[in-house]
Amino acid sequence: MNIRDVAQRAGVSISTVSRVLNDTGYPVKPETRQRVLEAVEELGFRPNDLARGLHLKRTRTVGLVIPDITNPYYPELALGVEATASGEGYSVIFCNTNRRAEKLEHYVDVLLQKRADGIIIAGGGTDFSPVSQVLSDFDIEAAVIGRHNLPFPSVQIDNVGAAYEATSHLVELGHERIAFISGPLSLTSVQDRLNGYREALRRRGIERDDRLVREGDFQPESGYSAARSLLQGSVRPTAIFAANDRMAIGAMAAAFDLGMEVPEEVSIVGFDDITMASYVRPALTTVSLPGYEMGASAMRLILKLISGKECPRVTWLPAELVVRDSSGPPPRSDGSPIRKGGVEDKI
Amino acid sequence: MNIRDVAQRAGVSISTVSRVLNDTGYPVKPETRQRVLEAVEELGFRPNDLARGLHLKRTRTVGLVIPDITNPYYPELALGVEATASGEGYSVIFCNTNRRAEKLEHYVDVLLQKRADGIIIAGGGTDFSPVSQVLSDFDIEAAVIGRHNLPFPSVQIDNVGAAYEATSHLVELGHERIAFISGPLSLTSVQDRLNGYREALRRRGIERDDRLVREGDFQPESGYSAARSLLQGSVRPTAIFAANDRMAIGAMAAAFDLGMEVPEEVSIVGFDDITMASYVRPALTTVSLPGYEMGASAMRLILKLISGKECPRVTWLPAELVVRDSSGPPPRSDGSPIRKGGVEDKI
DNA sequence: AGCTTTTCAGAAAAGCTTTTCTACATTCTA
DNA sequence: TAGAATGTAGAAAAGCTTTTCTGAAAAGCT
Repeated sequence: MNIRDVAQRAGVSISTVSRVLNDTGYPVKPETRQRVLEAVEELGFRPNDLARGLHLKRTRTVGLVIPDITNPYYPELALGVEATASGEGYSVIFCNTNRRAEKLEHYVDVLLQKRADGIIIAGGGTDFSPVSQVLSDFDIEAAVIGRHNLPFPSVQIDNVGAAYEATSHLVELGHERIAFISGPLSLTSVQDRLNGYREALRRRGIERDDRLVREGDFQPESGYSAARSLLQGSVRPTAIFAANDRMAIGAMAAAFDLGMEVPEEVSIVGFDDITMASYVRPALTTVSLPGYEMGASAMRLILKLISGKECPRVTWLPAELVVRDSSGPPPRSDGSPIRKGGVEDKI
Repeated sequence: MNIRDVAQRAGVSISTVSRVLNDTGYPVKPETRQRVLEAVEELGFRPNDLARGLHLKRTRTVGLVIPDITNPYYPELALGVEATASGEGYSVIFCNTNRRAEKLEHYVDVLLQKRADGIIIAGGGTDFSPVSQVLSDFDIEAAVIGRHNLPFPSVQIDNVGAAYEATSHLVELGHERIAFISGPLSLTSVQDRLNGYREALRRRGIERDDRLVREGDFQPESGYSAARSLLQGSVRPTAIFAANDRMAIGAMAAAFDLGMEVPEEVSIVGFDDITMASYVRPALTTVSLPGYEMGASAMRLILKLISGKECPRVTWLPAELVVRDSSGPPPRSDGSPIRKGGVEDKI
């Protein structure tokens, strides 16, 4: 079942069928066109994209490389990529790396072999240098999300600023012992968040205490155990800022399990603003990231690059602190919590 | 940069390069092989999968069709598909439908044109008949997840049984007014869960009250508003069973916002066992689905079909009720809650 | 040494599409 | 009416790989 069968059935040549299907070349005579269309319909012909791509040297396919689709921030992003890709007739190949360098390299090879037109790399953490060399050598456009210092256009949020703001929010509430649960420190985005946190403390004249910094892995369990150990430790923090919402929610669970009230006894702030952040109780104060939009922007970047247009080296997208109920003033120095009054009191 | 360049550089013929690369045909003499491999290395040659697929008539590509990647149950499933696919050298094209029939049809066309070897359709809800006709007409293997009554092998869990079990759990705790927040009723899986719920009530001699059944859309917001209206309604339930965890967590938030204790005043049970179900407080009692395994099984099914092996029409996977802290006995008839004692009391 | 068998390599076709170039009708112009 | 211009169609090449078939060289046998 190929274009030849269609041509035969319509009593025209292969070229004519192709011209009808692609609306290319000179305009085909209406009745001929009609015959072709009918033949296509009757035979249920689907042009072979392999042969097409082979000839045209583009496949309308992009790869989306993601560290961990299980982290609810990434599906959002993937959706942004998929929606704008499919809106432009592109398909996306889903590549999950589990933050393993070899899986990244594997997928780069795969995408190169499949002659993908573009590749979007989200997150990161793994060493990029070998990969970026390869990508530059081949005819494939690349964009990265959430990473800078790379030879590709990127979509970014201001991690330093956002972490600074979140930390400042806590300082302004009166907190002085503010813990930070980071993600994997190998990630530049995590380093940036850590720097923002430290900078906020420094500017407010709060002495840095590295016993209050723990390295997590973005999984809720790591937030849980870090918070548990912080809250039972010798320098008990009155607030915890976690580098993502899943760890923050883990931290909330730890506080709960230790019988501590949030935010009366510990404030907790997250990062990402995943859907669940709004539905957890108390609702999580967090930094809201435009996940969908980041994916969509990256895909738009790729589309531009493919069509040979200029495109900005860095696209900055806004992150915004959204204050909900998990952050409040610290307990008084005697340790007694300041209770909130108002609408959310028990009936 | 193609196989011809490699052949030239290695001083051999194209055929020999192909044989070396694919380990096919007769064994190539070691030194010739060495020369070819060196040439490949030096030139950074990547065989063109389009040309390959064109000839071989298989692409080592499968499509994964998902209703809503934003629902945390699906990333799990996608991961299962991706991991087993990539383990066998397959790539997966990510297709998000938003439960729209036309997007499903669009993606089927795309996959057909790309000559994907297989297609995995998860969830569903949209009418399948046009699509299943097309799929049978073409040379593509198909498997479905979470749907039966379809002319393709499927991976299933026993939705009726699982909902029955969850409801029974609540009945056994002493609940009689048990509400059900469903997903979209067009989904067979949702109908099954509803039937399981009803069957459990029937068997226990509890009269069915359809005022306690609300149709949600699997989003937390719908769980929140359904629960809110139920808990403020005239026939206030003592327990709520939601058709997925996101709605259950929404329901928990509603209870909290109404100043009601979970589980002392309302028990809440979910479905899916997403990661957050364990970290929400109180931890959510829910039906645990093997999301990853369902994805992996479906992919294995496809692999079997591709290699021409027989494969079971239906693969049943176990769902299991996991009882956590969001379900307990109903409040006494005077309305006063039964409080739990023990480890979770405040320090 | 002369023959058969084995080992290894290359030529060429096939797989399906797009596109350029050639060619035939038809219509218009002088 | 002869010729040019225009409109429409087909033939064929190119894009890259796999695989079959043919063939040459090396090895084995009597």
